[in-house]
Amino acid sequence: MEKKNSGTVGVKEIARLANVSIGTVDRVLNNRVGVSEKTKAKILKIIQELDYQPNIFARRLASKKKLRFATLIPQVSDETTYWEAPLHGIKQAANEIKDFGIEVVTFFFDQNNKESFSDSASKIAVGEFDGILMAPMFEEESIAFIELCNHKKIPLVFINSDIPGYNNLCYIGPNLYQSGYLSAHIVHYLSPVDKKTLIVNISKEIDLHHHLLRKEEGFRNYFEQHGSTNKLTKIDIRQTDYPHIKQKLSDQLKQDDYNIVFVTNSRVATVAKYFEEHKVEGIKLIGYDFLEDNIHYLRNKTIDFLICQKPQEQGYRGVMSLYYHLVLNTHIEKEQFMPIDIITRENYQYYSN
Amino acid sequence: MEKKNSGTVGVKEIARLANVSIGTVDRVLNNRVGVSEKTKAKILKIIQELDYQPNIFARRLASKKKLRFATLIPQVSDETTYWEAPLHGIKQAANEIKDFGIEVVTFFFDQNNKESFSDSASKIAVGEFDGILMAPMFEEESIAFIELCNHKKIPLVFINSDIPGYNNLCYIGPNLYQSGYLSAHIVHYLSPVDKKTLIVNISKEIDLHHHLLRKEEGFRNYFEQHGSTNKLTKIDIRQTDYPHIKQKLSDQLKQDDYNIVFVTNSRVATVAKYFEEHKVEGIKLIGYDFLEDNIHYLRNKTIDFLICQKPQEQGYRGVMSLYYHLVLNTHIEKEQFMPIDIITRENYQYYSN
DNA sequence: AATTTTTTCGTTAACGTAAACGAAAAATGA
DNA sequence: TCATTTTTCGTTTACGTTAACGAAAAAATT
Repeated sequence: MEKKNSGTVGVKEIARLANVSIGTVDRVLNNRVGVSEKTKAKILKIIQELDYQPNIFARRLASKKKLRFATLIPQVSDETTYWEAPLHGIKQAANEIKDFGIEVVTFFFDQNNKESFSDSASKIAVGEFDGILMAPMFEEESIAFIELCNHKKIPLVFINSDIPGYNNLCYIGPNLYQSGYLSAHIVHYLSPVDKKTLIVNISKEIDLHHHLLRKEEGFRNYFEQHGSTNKLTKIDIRQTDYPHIKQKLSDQLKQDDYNIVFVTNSRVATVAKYFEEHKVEGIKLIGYDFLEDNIHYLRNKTIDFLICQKPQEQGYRGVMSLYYHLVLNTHIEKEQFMPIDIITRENYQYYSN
Repeated sequence: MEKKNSGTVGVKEIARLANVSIGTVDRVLNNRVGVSEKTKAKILKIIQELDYQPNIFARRLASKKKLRFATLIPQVSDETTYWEAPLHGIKQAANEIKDFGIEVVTFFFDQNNKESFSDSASKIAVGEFDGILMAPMFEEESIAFIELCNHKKIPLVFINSDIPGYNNLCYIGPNLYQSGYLSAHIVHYLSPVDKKTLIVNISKEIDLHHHLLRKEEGFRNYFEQHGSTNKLTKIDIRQTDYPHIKQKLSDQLKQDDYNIVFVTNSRVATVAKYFEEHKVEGIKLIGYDFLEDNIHYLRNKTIDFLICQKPQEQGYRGVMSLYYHLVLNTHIEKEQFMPIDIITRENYQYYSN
């Protein structure tokens, strides 16, 4: 007794109700030109009333439209394998949407070389892409590129770090301040009163330094806000090779009896290596990122906690956001903060990046 | 100069190469009857060589095949809102795959009533479903139903708790032992030596008690394995109403000066309520699950840590597993353990269930 | 050998949308 | 007014697969 049950309202039905042809309906659906305001309004009204949802399969089958996305992230290096994860996420997303006629082309740059960033950026610029995902590590160079894209009206998503005010689609990544703040709370749990904490910053000058500073700020603010009696010391290490780090650590650890060491990035494994070699014990060690080296030291109890922010998902969601925006034109959340995951040797096996 | 570039090999091309009609090709693709071994082999060979991938859009557009999944989980009750999350995940998955011609029908039961479970199960049994997701809380009743399904060759997935040896597709849920073990480690961090910990078990007799016991086992084993000097006490509370719990807690807390209270399930909010009302301070409180009440007490610092195991994702992945198995016939991992997430008041805002 | 049954296969019309093409209608210009 | 341009719209084919229908070929039965 029902009407055509399986809620199959299509262009045909709409056309019938509006007394027009499916061609006209198609025109307003894809808002192309060539239909009078009057009939357009009429059709739109019917579409509204019917809550018409186009059949994505028929649409994809009939359409020969192709989109091309570009991604620009650091290449994986000996220095850090961090960027493997976002790349993996990007590829996963690319694979999922390739059937929808979307091609994803990956570009890379060297984290220690601003020029390599600009080079890749200009390659993308001439590549006629419909959407771009990037890790805007170098502020100046990024902004130049961003403005170019804005001018060409190409949607842009940032992952891993933000340049506030400049992203035009969304930012997907950590809330750095908050993750430092969380680390401080853990530290506080570990040593409620009168303990000595060392903050270790390992990064070359060229790295986006504010990245680490934001974490440190969150970390320090926790202690201030909680009137902690802990004593904070900070050390900056500007070379990333082991001998250098070893020397610096050695000097520093002589100066005081620290209870806790907080490393502001993924280089915590290097500190762990030092601890192991020099049989440093009784110092709790906290750092960042789910990397093979780090997990190794987490397992053998040198590292106590790792903070991790789903790097793979950042890549995945970044690409998918472009897709949602350009194909499905869904609303995209401007700031998508990743969860702040706490990894210990009891739960790392189950962690999904 | 290329051949038809966009790698569009379809049935038509295959048919041409094999000197048959597309109808015949379609028959071997969907391995239907009515094609001789010889031509079948010939076509299969060509399909292999071309690495033919059917166009899922055209397939879906032309096919009128429908599948029906049933889900059977506890209803959300005043007692606990835990099951909202898995249900939400189920609905999310249902929404994603409904365009592929799959209908998901949800059934519920009362956690305190075994009969309600059996009732719903028999409704499902007569409902001609192609796949079933369930939370097998009552062992005996579940097994009866499972055997029925096995006989009918209906794929079955379990979420939240397992009945080892009985699932026929997969189990998706927590590793209970490990999550108890992790909790113990946190406790250990909080109070390295000579502290007193109270384990609180709140659940009616009828609940799947082994659920909680597994956690407790993990918890205790940690302490044993690490030769902890902590003292463990346990209390079982068999009624879930506040007055009763209040009384029990009150009695217990008089007996000793506990440093830490570990609640083995989501009822930790009730304990927190007691703490707040009676101005209990200085006792660290750890419990389970990302529920509104719990978050409330996490925020106001009554609860210190919540362990959470992505209940929503359990529902989501459960349904998707059925889909992957039946539609795409992908390989499905037999045991899919959820991450063990540590939630504090610094990261709960970013937690995604 | 003629007939019937069974097996094997080809043809064709959907599925819902996109988009090219050209016809009709309206607007503009002289 | 008539010719020309512009706007609006209808018709039709195509996308790759499914599946119903029935024809042809092969096998089995008389």
